[in-house]
Order: sequence, then C-alpha cells, then structure tokens
Amino acid sequence: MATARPDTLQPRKQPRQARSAVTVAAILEATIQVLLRDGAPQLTTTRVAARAGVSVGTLYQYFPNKQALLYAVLQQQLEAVAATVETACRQHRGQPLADMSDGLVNAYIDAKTTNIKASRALYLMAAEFDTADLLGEISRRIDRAMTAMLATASDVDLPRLPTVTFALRATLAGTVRVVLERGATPAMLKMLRSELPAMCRAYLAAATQRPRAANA
Amino acid sequence: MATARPDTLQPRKQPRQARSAVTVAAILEATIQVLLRDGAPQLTTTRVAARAGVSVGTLYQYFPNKQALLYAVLQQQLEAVAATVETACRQHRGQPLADMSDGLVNAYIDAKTTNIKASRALYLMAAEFDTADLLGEISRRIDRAMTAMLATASDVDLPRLPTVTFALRATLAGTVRVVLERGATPAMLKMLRSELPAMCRAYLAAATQRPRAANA
DNA sequence: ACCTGAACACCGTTCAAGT
DNA sequence: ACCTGAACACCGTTCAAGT
Repeated sequence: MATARPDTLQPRKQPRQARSAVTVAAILEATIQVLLRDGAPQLTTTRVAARAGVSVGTLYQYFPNKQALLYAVLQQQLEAVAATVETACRQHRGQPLADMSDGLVNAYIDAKTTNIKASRALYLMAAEFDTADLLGEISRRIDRAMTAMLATASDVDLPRLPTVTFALRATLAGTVRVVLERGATPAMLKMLRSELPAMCRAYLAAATQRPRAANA
Repeated sequence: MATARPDTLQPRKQPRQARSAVTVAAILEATIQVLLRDGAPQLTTTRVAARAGVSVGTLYQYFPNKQALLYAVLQQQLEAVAATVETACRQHRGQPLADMSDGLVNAYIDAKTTNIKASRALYLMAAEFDTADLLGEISRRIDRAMTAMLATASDVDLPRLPTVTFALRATLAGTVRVVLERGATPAMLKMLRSELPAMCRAYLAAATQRPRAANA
C-alpha cells in the first residue's frame, strides 16, 4: 500500500507504432528544451507540443496532464543517477572505506554535474508537484547500493549502517543541490570536489567503531 | 550591481494607515494558510484574498503579482532563520570548535523544524520563481556570522575559512532540506539530531590544521 | 486612502472530426 | 491507431467605479 504511482501520473498509453514512439521521445525532449530556454513559467503544454512538432491533443494522448509529463522527464533523469551510483558502488566493493567514500562522492557529483543546466531545471520541476513516491523509490535504490558497498569495507566495521547510509545520502543530495541551485559556479564546483569527499570521509571515519582484525 | 531586488517583486506600496497594515498582515498569513491547507496548485490569488477577507483587487494593491506575494512570505521566514543563526553564532564565540559546531547545528535544526509544515511549504514556494538574490543575501548573512564565530575557536586554528564555511552551510541547508522534503518523520529527525552534529564536528576537525599554542 | 468585482488575456484540458 | 485544433473552465491581473 505504499509505492504505487497515482493513476493520474501514469502515461496514458504505450506507443504501439514506431511513429508514436518517436512522438513520445520528441515530447520528452521538447519539455527539457522549453524548460531550459524559456523557463518554468513559459513551460506550457501548447509550447511543448509546438516544439515537439505535434498538436496539444497529441500530447494529451500520451500524458493525462502536465504533471504526468514532468513526472516522466524527472523519472528518466533520476533513474540515470541511480544507475550511475549503483555502478560506482559495485565497483568499489571490498575496498578500504576512504576509497569507497571518494568513489561514491565523485560518481554522484559526476552524475549531477555532467549536464548542469538540465539538473537545475529538474530541481525546479520536482518542486511543482508531489514527487515523494518517485524520490522515495530512487532513494531506496541508492541506499541499497550504498549499504551493500559499505558493508564490505576491507579495513573497518561500520555499525548502524542504515543510519549512516541515510546521513551520507542526505549530505550528498543536499550539498550538491545547494550548489546547483545557487548557480554552480566553477568556484563552487571546485569546493564541492574538494570538501564533500573530505566531509564524507571524516564522517565515515567517525562513525567507524573498531578496525578489522587483520591490517589495523 | 548585484543584490537589488527586481522591481516586479517589490511590494507595490507601503501601508500608511493602520487598517492597511492589518490588511497586508492578513494577506501574508492567509498565503501560508492556503498553501498548507489546500496545497500549491490551489494557491490562487483569489483564494488568498478570500481567506484574508479582502477582494483580489486589494491584494494587487500591495503586491504587483503573485510572485511578489510569495517572495514576501519567503523573505519573512528566511530572515527569521538568519536571525536565529546569528544569535547562536554570537553566543558560541570563543568556545572550543566542537561546541561551536554543535551549537550552530542545533540552532539551525531548531529554526527549520519548529514549524515543520510551514518550512516544507516554503521549499515548495521557493522553487516557483527566481529566489537567487534573496537566498544569496541570506546565505551571505549566515556565512558572515559563521565565519566570525569559527575564527574565534578557543582550541584550534581553522584555515581556509571561506571554503570551510561554505561547505558547512551547504551541508546544513542541504541535509535539513532533504529531511524536510522527504516527510521529516520522527525517525528522520532523530537521525538529523545525532548524525548532522557528528558530521560537522568530524569535518571541522579534519579541516583543522594545528592546535592552538596554549592548551593542546 | 483604500476597497470592490466584473472583465480580459491566457493556460490546461477535452473531444468531435479528420487521416 | 494516431493526429488536429477549436472550445471550455479557470487563473492571474487590471481598472473603472465606489466609500
């Protein structure tokens, strides 16, 4: 009884023919373009349809309302971030805690800053409607990947894993968001690249209880 | 050439008589109430005016547009947060670094969680228009207060103060925001109260170079 | 000096008609 | 099966008229 996405946000129908799949892709792409070029207030369904080269009616054949459209775009991007983090976590299993931390932090920053403008646009969109369920799902995926990685640290034992994972994810997501929303100047990004790894490493070290038997 | 607030967001006129001051206060209060009870999509100027007991025309006499109204509400709340942080920073001057850190973190969490519903509502509002200048102004106030405090730590010397302050503020703002936006359950708040101080303390300790001469 | 509320422009959404 | 676009309801904003 928890995660089901409200019906009103479900895509209205699956494209069954090649041309309609193209149409849907064009609409999603047009949404980001309009948001980026014209800004949130100008993000009207008519304008999106026009840029996608279709009529409003066509847009509403695939998305029951404007929110469902934004939801679909947001979902695309968040899943890309989750996938990036999952890969990084898999790659760093069994390594020392500090290496894991750095790997995770850098992967997360990478994922969010490869397309800064798009990321900023998504923060704006995400606030325009209820994204709790989508964010919850993605958060759980990331938490799972992080927890699985942290449990395999080669040098230390990390207690209270759920709590520590939550704090770590909140810090990653929060700081990166603050930087992106405040303009993400080169200076800010540089600080992110140096301080966020330092912060996470220091926190994880403080959260560690006892060094592993072997090479302490 | 930086901080001037755009004219369109300026209150249209100052209330000159007692009754109009009451009107403005009622409109601001009604805005929060409507946002909290009916949600962002139902936050229409007509509805706000109705709840405030005036007509739409009256609302537009004091606020040139809907954004200016939201801007004013946001400004009120952010200034309260800044004031709280400034007080805390003044109180903890000259103390050991760990005490400063805890005092700052707790003051910030206090300020943002005394009225959780209102804080969440504000995050929604802040995304609906350009709040860069307002957020920048408040951020600078908080940075100044934090830097002034951190420079007086009794036990250590903290180098790279601007960078460290920025990272600390981003962490505070970011994590608290993540928690509030994800529902701020008691469990999440408990984790915030325990992990955020630990995180900031660990980071500051790691950022410290050399212990002060006297009592190290 | 302050307030009212009908009127206007515009946006989200629908649906009858087309291919 | 997919697309069109005029039509409808509703919201932000204005302004002539009131006290």
